[in-house]
Amino acid sequence: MNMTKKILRANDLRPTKQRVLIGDYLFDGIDKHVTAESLFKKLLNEKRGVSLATVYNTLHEFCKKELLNKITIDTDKVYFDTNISSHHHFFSDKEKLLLDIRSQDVIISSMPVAPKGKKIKKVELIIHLED
Amino acid sequence: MNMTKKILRANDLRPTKQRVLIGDYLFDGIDKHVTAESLFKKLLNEKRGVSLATVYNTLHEFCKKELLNKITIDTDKVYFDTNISSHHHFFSDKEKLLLDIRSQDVIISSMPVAPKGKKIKKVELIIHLED
DNA sequence: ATCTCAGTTTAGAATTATTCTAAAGTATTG
DNA sequence: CAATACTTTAGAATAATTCTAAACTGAGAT
Ligand SMILES: [Mn+2]
Ligand SMILES: [Mn+2]
Ligand SMILES: [Zn+2]
Ligand SMILES: [Zn+2]
Repeated sequence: MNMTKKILRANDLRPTKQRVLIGDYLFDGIDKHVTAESLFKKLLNEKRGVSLATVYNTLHEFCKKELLNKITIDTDKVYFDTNISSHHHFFSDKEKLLLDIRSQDVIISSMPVAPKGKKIKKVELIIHLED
Repeated sequence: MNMTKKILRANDLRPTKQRVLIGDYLFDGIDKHVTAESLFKKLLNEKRGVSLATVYNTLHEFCKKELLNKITIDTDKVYFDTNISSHHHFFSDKEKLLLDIRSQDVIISSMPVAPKGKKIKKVELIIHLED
C-alpha cells in the first residue's frame, strides 16, 4: 500500500485523493519548507487539483498530528517544515528564504527556566541574515 | 528640552506632536513590548489622538533608527520591543504574551557560520510556552 | 513674523494571508 | 447498497498592514 496512505491511516486521517497527493509530495523523504501558497502552486501542475482551502486544512491537520512543524518567522506567511527533527533555521528577510541549520551546528548550553505554571513547548532559534 | 525631542533630533526625525507623544511613552525607561494596536489604544486615552497610520509610520521609523526592535514571532501581529539590548524571549502562543529572558539566562556556545555571501544580522531565540 | 517647502499626518481604500461558511462530495462501516 | 460522519470546496469574511493622495506643519530662509 502507498506509504502516504499508511501514514494517514496511522494518524486517523482518511486517505482522500487530496491528502494522498499532498502527502506524497511532502513525505517523499526530502526535507522541505513550504507555504500554503507554494504548495498550492506546486499541486496545480499535477493532474488533479486541490483547492486552496484544502491545502490549508491539510497543512494544519498534518501539524496537529505532528507530521509537520509550523514555523512562524515572518509576519505574512506561515512556513511548514517536513523536517520534524529538532533543528534551527537561517532566515533571509529580504528573499524570505528559510534554510536549515544542522542540529550539531548550534549548541545552547544554558536555558532559562519557564515562568511559573508554564512549560517549554518548543525552542526556536532563528538567525536572520543580510547580504 | 524634552528628552524625547532630543532623541528625535539626534535621529533626524522632526519632533512632531505625535512622535513626541509616542516617544514619551516608549522611551520612559520601562521596557515594553507593544503592537501597533496596543500602542494605538493606549494613546486614545491621551489628550491628543494619533491616527493608526501614524502609529505604524512611527514604529517603523523608530525601528529603522534602531530605537526599537521588531520581533516577528506571531503571524498576525508584529511586536516592537523598547529593550534594544540583546536578549531573548518567551512566547506564550495561547495568550500571545511576550516575556523577556534575562540575557545571562541563555548561553549559545556554538553558532553556525552564515551561508556564503550572507552575514548574520540578528539571532533570535524564542522559547514557546504552554501550560 | 511671514514665506516656502520638504517632511508628516491622516482617513479611507487597497492588499493579502488566512479563516470561515455552508453546501456538495466521498470514504468507511454495517 | 445505505447511512453517516468526515472531507472538500468556492466564495465570502476577517484582520493586520500598507498604500494613496490630500491636508497640515515644523523649520529654515528672507
Ligand atoms: Mn499581512
Ligand atoms: Mn492575518
Ligand atoms: Zn527546517
Ligand atoms: Zn524584549
